[in-house]
Amino acid sequence: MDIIISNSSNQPIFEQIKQAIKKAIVSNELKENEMLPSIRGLAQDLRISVMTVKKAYDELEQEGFIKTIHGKGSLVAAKNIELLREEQLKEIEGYIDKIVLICKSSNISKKEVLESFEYLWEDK
Amino acid sequence: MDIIISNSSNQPIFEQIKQAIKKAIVSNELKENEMLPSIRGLAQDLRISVMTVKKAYDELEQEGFIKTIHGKGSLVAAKNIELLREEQLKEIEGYIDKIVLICKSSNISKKEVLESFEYLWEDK
DNA sequence: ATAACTGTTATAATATACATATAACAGTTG
DNA sequence: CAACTGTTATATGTATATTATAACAGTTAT
Repeated sequence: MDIIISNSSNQPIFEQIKQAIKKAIVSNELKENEMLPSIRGLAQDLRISVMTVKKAYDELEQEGFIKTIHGKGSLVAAKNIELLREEQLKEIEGYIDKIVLICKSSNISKKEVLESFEYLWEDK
Repeated sequence: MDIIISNSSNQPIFEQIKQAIKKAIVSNELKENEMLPSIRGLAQDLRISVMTVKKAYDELEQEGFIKTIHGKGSLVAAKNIELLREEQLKEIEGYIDKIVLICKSSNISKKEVLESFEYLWEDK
């Protein structure tokens, strides 16, 4: 798994790590029960503090993405696929909501948004 | 104009003020050349420091939304409609980008997003 | 000119979040 | 026991956000 972090990002480092791992899990690049890099190992690779990685892992565990076992390491949690999907749909709806608000308040047409969506969809 | 701020928000107070005023300007609730609440007045109303309001106003001026005149107060800038529109389209594209990323990483179909969009569009 | 509004600037103090380094402690495995 | 794991505590540094205070400066109406 490749994790790339940036000091100059507006996102804190622990947050960048969280997102990279979440993404890897959701995209199935990291599979159920697969071991994650050890806290100490990842810290060394990224040349950051152990505590920063631990914070990321702790929050990922709290959110149900991974499990950590003292002395052994961390692994991808048996995930509730439905729950993950729901979470993501909710996130998407949140963004759509914001888009619609902007459009309505300043007469941006549905057509414009849809075109932009088509374009960005094909782009990735 | 109603501005509501929250201490417990993840957003800093000055940012909340900026967004509230931007929104009011974009939606034409605050019209061109209309006076904004005075820095001191708003600070008193919201029971926050003058400096916090000033920071919000300073950045709004930097971004071209308002003009401030020493001794007189602040007013909504004669807005460059094109520029505002561009900014909003950019913001929308940012959201679409995030949506597409989520979809691609976990096989959520274009159709699902479009349906959600249609629904939320009609809803508002 | 003065009073009562405006914004400006500078300073100091406090709080919080993020990140670091270090060290000691504890579980697992070969 | 050695060499990996994670855990906890402590201290430190830095940046950002926010506050309070005070002195300064422009505008306007009386």
